Amino acid sequence: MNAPDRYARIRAVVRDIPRGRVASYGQVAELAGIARGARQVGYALNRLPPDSDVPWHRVVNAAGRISLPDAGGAAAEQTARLRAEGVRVARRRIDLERYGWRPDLDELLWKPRGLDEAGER
DNA sequence: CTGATGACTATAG
DNA sequence: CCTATAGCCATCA
Repeated sequence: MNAPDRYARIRAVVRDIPRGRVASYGQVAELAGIARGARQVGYALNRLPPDSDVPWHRVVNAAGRISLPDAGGAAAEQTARLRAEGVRVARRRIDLERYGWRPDLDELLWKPRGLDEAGER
């Protein structure tokens, strides 16, 4: 698999992370079909153009903490963007139990099909 | 080719 | 919770 392709897949996965939720670098790599590619995800996001529509701020490390450096206001920027969509961030930390993205579960909760009978959660 | 680098991660103390 | 350490892997000088 070539580089451009890998980055495209990574961006595609990140674009799928819903508002108000976060995913880890490793998780994004896995979903993109790139085993042990967590670092590559970071690299790919780092290379995103400033005007990109990719929600890079919804990606944090496995511990649920912001990996961007405080210097340059990068971390602050990510924190602000997350809070803007309802994610609680305290001491550059996010509760994954609450905001972590669970693709399969979210699929059920957000795109419920055949609820004509059950109609509720 | 070689060694350094980093928006990573799991593990141990 | 924190630091240290060791794997990890595409890029880059």
